[in-house]
Amino acid sequence: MVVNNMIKDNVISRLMQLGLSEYEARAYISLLKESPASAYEIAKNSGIPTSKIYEVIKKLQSRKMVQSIHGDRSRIFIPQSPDEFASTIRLAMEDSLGAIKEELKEFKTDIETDYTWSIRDYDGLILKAKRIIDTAESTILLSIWPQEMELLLNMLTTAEARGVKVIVVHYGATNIKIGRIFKHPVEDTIYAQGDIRGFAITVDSKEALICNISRKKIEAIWSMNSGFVIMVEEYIRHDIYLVKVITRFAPLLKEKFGDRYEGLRDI
Amino acid sequence: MVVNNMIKDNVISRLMQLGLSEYEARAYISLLKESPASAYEIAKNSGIPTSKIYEVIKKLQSRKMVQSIHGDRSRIFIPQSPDEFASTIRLAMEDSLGAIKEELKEFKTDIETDYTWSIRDYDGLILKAKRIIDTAESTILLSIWPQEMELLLNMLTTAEARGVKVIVVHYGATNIKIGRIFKHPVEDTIYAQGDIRGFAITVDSKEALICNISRKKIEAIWSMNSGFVIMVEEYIRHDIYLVKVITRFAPLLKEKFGDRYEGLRDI
DNA sequence: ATTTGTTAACCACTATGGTAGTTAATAATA
DNA sequence: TATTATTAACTACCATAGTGGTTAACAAAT
Repeated sequence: MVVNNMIKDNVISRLMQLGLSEYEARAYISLLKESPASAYEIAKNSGIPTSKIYEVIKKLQSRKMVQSIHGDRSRIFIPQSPDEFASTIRLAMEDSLGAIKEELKEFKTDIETDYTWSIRDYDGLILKAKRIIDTAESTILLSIWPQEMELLLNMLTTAEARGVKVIVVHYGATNIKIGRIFKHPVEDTIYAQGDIRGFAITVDSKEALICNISRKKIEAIWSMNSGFVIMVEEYIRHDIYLVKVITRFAPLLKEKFGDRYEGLRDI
Repeated sequence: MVVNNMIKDNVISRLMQLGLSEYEARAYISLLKESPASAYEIAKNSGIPTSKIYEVIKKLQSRKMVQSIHGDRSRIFIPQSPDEFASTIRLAMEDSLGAIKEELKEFKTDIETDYTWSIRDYDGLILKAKRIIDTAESTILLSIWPQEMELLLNMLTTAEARGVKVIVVHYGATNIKIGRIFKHPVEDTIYAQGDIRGFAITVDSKEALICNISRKKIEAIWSMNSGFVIMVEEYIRHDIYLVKVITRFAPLLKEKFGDRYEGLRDI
């Protein structure tokens, strides 16, 4: 979807995501701001050409988002309340999704366990991570840096509230409180110098997602392949172990391996 | 939305509702049925022109619904699992809806309390009823005939499971078990003869929806206007009262008012 | 030679955004 | 009173993009 030069109002683009055209979204919002209003008024304070307003309103009516009532000299319109709108959409969506899930059950082979998926854009990575967290049932193992933590914290919190065990290796200091969190003293390790950071997550020993994030490019891999999952799990546990070792024996290690513990890479 | 002569596969039209084009939906389903598959194969067993399959797949890839891997002679493709797909969509949807609700909060005046909405199609009526039931918090009062009961029973059951008190006046016999159900002995009253039936619902003393349904046309009214709501509530309670009276004093009434109790209309 | 795999070009239809122009009723003004 | 403006309501037309659908061309594999 090409975004026109103009930066579109956030609300409007959101509504467009839900299937409205831009004019429809603008007309609806205009009505929310001021109602009841005649078609002409809506056109004026929404910036929609007066010539277009009637078909736009017709569409909105057919979507049950506005309703006409009889004004003095002409028809005037009132909007469905946003709550009502949201509820209706959600209902329809849940309906569709439920039905689809049901109908696609027969095809649900074990496609996903055999392959790995690669993801090459940051948004895709975050979306995938969210989905994984969202469907977690018992345990989440996570190795993460602050940048990603910020984006996923909400999801993690709700997962934990759901009763999911959350175990986190967090790179760098933080005062976030979630599950069992191990703070990795980044500044003391070799990772501090590079401009790439890692990201890894596994849930329920069933699926795993790992990624190296740099400014230039990202390359994430997701899979349900059990070997892969076990590997990632081990990797994170290893990280936890490392944190424990470093924090516990820091002085001693410094003495033995130097200031940056390069030797630890091989543990 | 005009439905083409051809009756489209249910699954496909569902997927289309979620924003896929027909070709995209067909290609995806084909992949679920058999994967991995080359573009050519997908085209063949989905009925999509081979000349179109590549752009279609490209779109699906950009939607993260299929992924290409390197096969022996050419690229082959695997689908995202339906579960994964459903979860991702749901997540995105909830995201959008949440954001919209938030952003539209400022506009949320008391639009809806002042007006009445009229609904003239059966689907719209049922949708509205579902939405109302879905958002009920404490009490549902319902006057209903079997036809509509069938369509709304699921919603009512989940509402009740949520802790909502459900009180129903059901016209005609039934063995449905839900909340407090009062079975209206239709056959004994004046209603039995007409070909129109009523429908009324109120929830939480906040909103109400009433309708007269005949074969020719329907005209439903919904409102949050408190006067209207109270009126509908009273109407339903009156109905309950009527049921109690009829069932308790049937013989006596029959004697006094004749076989069809015409006199009761005025109670 | 036929199947498989890939790309390009074209047509038709529809939805959408965008511009003009028409008609009628008021309101302002000469 | 007649004549401009302005407001309001609505129709018509055009360009573009997405989609479904067809034909052609061409390379590689069996």
